[in-house]
Amino acid sequence: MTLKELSDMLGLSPTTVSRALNGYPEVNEITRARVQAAAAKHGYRPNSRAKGLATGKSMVIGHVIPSSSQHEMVNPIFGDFVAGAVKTYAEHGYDMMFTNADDTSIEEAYRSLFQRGAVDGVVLQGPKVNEHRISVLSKMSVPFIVHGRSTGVDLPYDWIDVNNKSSFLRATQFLLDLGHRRIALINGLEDMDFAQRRRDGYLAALAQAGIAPEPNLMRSAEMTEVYGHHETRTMLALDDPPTAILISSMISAIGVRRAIDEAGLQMGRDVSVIAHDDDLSYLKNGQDVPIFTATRSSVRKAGEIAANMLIERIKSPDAPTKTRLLEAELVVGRSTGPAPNRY
Amino acid sequence: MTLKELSDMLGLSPTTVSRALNGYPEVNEITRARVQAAAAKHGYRPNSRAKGLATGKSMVIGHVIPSSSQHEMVNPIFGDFVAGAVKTYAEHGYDMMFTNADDTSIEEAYRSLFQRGAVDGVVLQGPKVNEHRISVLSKMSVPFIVHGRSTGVDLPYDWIDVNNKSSFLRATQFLLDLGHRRIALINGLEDMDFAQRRRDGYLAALAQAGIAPEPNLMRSAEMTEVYGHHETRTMLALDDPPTAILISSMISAIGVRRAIDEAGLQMGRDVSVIAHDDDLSYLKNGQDVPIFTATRSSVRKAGEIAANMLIERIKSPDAPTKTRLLEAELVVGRSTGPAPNRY
DNA sequence: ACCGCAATCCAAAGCGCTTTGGATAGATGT
DNA sequence: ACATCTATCCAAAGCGCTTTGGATTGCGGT
Repeated sequence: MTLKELSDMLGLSPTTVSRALNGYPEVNEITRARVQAAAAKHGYRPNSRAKGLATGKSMVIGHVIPSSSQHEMVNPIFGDFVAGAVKTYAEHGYDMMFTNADDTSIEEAYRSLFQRGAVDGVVLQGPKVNEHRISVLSKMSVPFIVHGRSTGVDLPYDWIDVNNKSSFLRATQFLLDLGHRRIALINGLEDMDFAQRRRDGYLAALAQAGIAPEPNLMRSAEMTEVYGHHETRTMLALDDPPTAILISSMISAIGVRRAIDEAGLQMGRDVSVIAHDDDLSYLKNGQDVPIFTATRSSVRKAGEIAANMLIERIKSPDAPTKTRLLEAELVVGRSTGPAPNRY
Repeated sequence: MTLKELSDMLGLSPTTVSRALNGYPEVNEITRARVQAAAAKHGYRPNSRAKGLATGKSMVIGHVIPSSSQHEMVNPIFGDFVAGAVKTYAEHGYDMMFTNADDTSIEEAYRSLFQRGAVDGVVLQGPKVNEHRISVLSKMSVPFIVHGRSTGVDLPYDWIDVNNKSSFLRATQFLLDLGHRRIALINGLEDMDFAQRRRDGYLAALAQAGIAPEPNLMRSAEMTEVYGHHETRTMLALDDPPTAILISSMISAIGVRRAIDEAGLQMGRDVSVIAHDDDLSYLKNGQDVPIFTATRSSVRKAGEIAANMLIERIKSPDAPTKTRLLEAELVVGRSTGPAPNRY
């Protein structure tokens, strides 16, 4: 069923039918009602490609997934972020498109999306330090939003981020207040911006307390369960093991917990643990009492906000850039306690 | 940069340029080379909407995400399945589109995708028993593939599934061989087809061993960590607690393990555990020795295969339906052992 | 010298929609 | 009664591409 067929059926011109359905004023209300009824009855839906061609808008927002199998992107938070975003897109009539690109051609992929006219805007996820993609998109002067930020990129751009530094600063202070002095940090990949900021917060807290950071207690890699387990096991075997551990991900925290158990220690008593909790739907941090003391910030909500900000940007491409900094909440659970008295 | 601009620049007609770029034979190879060089130089990319309008194909494959916040879809396996699929799509020139729909309008969403001409095919994820969406898509006679199957749907349709029944049959037999008699099943939502099949396998093994199933030991719900923990705690508190537990998800298995620990028991000695492992990239089941004995089947690979099958279907809409049944592998880890001798 | 054919290229139509620039008719004002 | 609005509708162009149906040229065959 096309516009033409529908208009023939109604004895009207395509112009009038189009206007009737799109809410333009220059059509009699009686006619409009008749058109709407006929459209509904025959399940008419404008062809989105044709509409896009005519209007110059695609009503699609793009996300680029790097194809590297172990990349941060295909990670536990992916689903929740997308769920938050796609819901918001739908409310504004946008669809969401994913494209694949291998690591060497990610910029190509963004460029392609826009040049082909496939999307009206994109979301840039998982920014690294000095993220090159930002300047690429900026130069293309296309609507985009960054989930996260990028240290070292001076251009103005829209972003939404969690205050990673302050949340890890606060978490570290919390551990220091409990008397911990040997605090480990199991962080995400070093070149990820969020990881750097979390480390900054951690280091700032240590510095305030006059504690010299120990390279031995700072690890960074892809945040899997196995990684959390491995690093913890290694560190607990040190001559002078940490009494507390900060972890950048709940998934890794599960591995940390496993390693603590295997060492015959008790989490919260022998070793304190604080994790960053993205508040994933399938991985709630306990029911009543949180399993882990955690810095919590919903990534699903971040997805919603990012989507809204991007849609705003698409509507007004020349508005001043906007940013949004979410504060993570420190929830105290059973995984932290006073530093054990070993001395 | 449009086709017209490019052709003007080259002193050729749009026809010839189009043919040169799309590999048609009626163009001089020298001309073709010249066109390709110019296209590359100016970064020309055909507008996908215009191309789609002209060809009648969108080169997009759709996925519909129900907006119910706690739905199986936004779950840990989502990211990996998508990663597998999107890679395959890209290799064949397809993009992937997500649309949101609330639970009452999922069928509407599928219908809309096709009527708007937004997609060439869709993937149906998370089928329930008697899945209505299958007959809807079937009647629309559009290309689609089901990830999973649906008991009670007689129509022929393309699907790819894990042999859930045989894998849980085998896992249960494995536990029976170890001497376990009180085996619990912590399953996914009851109306999900995979959950039903897994239960069938479990029940079949019990029946073969002459053991009557106990409703008390069979649980089903959304497969979160907290759920695994809660059900395990409840069951371990029974007068006659299970000595082994089968779990439909690694995420829930983590909660199971937590509950076992909290009860002061040791997994693999006091309570044996077998989980279904989707082989998620960020949640590998241990490094050398698997943490959990598990029925393993890569959901990422399933995504790849599903994508390939769907693309085949799009190419030949009238070919006989194809199905693919993957066998899960039983990997033996540390979470299982002989039944404790309590008698 | 003439015909047929292959190779190469192009003009124009068409995909389904929006939108510009009228056309028409009835209502209003003087 | 005439000019001027206003309300309502439409024809046609245009979005950027593909594809049909030629047109043109040069060549071999007879």
